[in-house]
Amino acid sequence: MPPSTTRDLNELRLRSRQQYLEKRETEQLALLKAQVDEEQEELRANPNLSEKERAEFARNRTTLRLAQERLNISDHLDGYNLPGADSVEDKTAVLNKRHRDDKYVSEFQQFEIEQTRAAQGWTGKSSEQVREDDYELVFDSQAFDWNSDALRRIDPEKQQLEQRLNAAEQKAKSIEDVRKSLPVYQYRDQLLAAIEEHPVIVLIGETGSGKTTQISQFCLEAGLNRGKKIMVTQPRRVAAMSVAARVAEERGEQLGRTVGYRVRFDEKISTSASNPTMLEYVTDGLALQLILSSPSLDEYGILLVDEAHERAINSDILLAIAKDLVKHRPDFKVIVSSATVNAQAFSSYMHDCPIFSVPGRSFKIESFFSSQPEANYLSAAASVIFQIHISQELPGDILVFLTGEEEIVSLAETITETAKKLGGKVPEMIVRPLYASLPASEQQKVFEPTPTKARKVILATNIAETSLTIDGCKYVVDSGYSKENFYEPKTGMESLVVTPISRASAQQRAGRAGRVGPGKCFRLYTRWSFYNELEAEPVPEIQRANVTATVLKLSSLGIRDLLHFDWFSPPSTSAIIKALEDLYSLGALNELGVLTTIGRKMADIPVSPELARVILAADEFGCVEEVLTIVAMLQESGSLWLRPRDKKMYASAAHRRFVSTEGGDFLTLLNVFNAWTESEFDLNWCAENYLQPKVLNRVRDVRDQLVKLCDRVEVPLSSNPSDHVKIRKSFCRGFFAKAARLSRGGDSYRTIHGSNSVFLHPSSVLTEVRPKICVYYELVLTSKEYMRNCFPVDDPQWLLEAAPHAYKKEDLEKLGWDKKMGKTKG
DNA sequence: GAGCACTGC
Repeated sequence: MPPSTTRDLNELRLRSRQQYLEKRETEQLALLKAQVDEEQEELRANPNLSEKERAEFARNRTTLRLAQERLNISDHLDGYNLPGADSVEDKTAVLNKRHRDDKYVSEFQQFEIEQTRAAQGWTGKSSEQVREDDYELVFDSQAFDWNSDALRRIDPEKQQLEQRLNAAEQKAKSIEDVRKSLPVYQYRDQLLAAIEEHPVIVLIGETGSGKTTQISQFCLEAGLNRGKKIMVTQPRRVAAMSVAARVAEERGEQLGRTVGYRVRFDEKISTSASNPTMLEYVTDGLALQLILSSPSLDEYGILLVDEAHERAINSDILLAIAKDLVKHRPDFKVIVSSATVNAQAFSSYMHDCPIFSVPGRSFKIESFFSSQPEANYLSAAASVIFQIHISQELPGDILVFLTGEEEIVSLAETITETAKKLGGKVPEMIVRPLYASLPASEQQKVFEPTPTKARKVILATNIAETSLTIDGCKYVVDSGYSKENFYEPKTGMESLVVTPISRASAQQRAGRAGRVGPGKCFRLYTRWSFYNELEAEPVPEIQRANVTATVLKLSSLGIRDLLHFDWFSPPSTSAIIKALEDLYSLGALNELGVLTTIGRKMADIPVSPELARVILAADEFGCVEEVLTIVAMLQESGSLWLRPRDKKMYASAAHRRFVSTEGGDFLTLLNVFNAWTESEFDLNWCAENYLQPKVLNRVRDVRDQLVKLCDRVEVPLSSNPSDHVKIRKSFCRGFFAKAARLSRGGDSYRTIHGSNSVFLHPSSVLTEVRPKICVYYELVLTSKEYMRNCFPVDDPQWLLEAAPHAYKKEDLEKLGWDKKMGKTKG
């Protein structure tokens, strides 16, 4: 739990109350009004009220006021404080004025002056201190007119020549021009000299600087790689593939010759001796796996870690390894590429290497803040959306950042209704939700072009922050929150908490308004909160996530003292110790903390250490095929089940066909996969059964890969589809520590280790059966502590057999196990 | 009674 628990809880309490209001407005409003009246009475009558109570009462009053105003939303009574606007009438006037204002239009040209200034600034920042100016500058000074003639550097002679060239050559030429027009091009020679001189450099450049596509090409063209390959890592598959394609095109080559990519399940590279791929775009996860088998990366001369500012575990670990590698390989070059202004931390970590700054080329984005804190950002968002819709010219879509599916669906309903009420008085509004668990076909609708007389409003989670880019958004509305995953090593519980975003994320979100032209960002929080309450950067993933797999990977590289490992941002000591303990009890490390044969094999299998251990154990039980399917399904099961709101009953009925109460969710997943296989991977079958074909296809890919890997870790395939007990016993070998027993009341469970109170997830097939003991795949804290994906343990002896070192006989006897009770099932 | 986002030879 983050330290600010009490504040968060208050926050959550307040907000959950407000969401409730959204749903049953009238009824709840009456109740709240009664409560507030009562509290006001109490406030008058009782002088001894505590500060806390007074604050609580005040909050309720505010809630009531906002809720009442919310009802009048079509009158646009509350909402944004725009500069120079005190009343509603003023606001509308200001909003209308803004896009007619001469000054506003001229800002378009104003960039050029500023750009000239920015282009001369080839500076390394030396201060970590946050100054307001830094943030204002991110957009203001580097804003750029994409179509500016100044940038194109049109040479009349060259232009004439171009006209005589044929179509293909013209294309090649224009690509060359575009390359030369990129801000990074002006620094080509200086950059190359610096890379030549220093083993490591940090490169900062905002969106549109061309760093991702150009730097690696510069190195290749200049021969800095000295005959070795260049590896560029990307955090996402699509990025690795599309950037590689783009670079190949710029070079007028086919993808997979000199330039190629490697991602899981797919690669386009040439290994021919005469013309091998020299420039490889690779996902950072795959890069790590490559290092496991070739720790000194001998084939590579240059490693470019892109998007390092995102601070994903994989890129953090890559930096740690690269940092060490340059000490042993004088011919090895590392370039750390980041979008943040705050590059000093990267430089200090990477042997105080020099920092390069390349100006970006995004459009001007104006940011507005709330004048006072919004008690309910959903109603504030609705209000702002309509203010924009009514006052701002078309075209210009709106992108709204919210925290999750539930919020998105409820706001979509609210604004669709309000738009209907407004009818013909305003232009048509097309509302599109966007979140990861939304079926692909629905997600695709976000990209449909907006009709000329309409406005698209996209309600998105932070999927739209980095993963998906939607062009045509001129306005961003930022709630200031997102859901973040925190892992608590002591209990092994993950929690998905609504957390305030960081300033860096806020800038990233705002930037989404300036992809095709100047834009505006409306922040549903105050300027003061932005500078004083938001953290500068998000907490690095490695400090939020389960690090067991990472510790295993590092151990497999021969790194022994992980507590004193040179982490970029160290995980907590307790997190590292817990990971080491878990790896020891899984048999991956011995008493001295040294990798065992089993551990070596586990590191080679790209699944969590527990699942890897299960695969190895399945060999002894003779059910490898079944276990591989379940392992692949468990990893992907999150978005497997489709439950459209209007067809919930049908979906549930369809899903019930696969249920195995004896084998729990694990065997249910096996049934789904086998049935899909029998249907010959039929799309219609997926639709009929309300399952995501995208997920099942991925499961098949993962499973196929695991089958191949089994050969390498010397696990022969075996199958025993009818013996569910053996399958479950295999899983006990990896998940013995994740067991819970039914409480006396029969309502909740208690974990056997730690005795924490936990509940079966409502989606579990075991909710009706409630076995005495069950093993769970994961523990998540959402509205309750839920065990997600469970299977029953018929006899506690299974746990003792699976981990004699982790359980004592007495412990299990203490469970009060009664053989007779154990046999009563379902 | 209910799920942010990525990734893996």
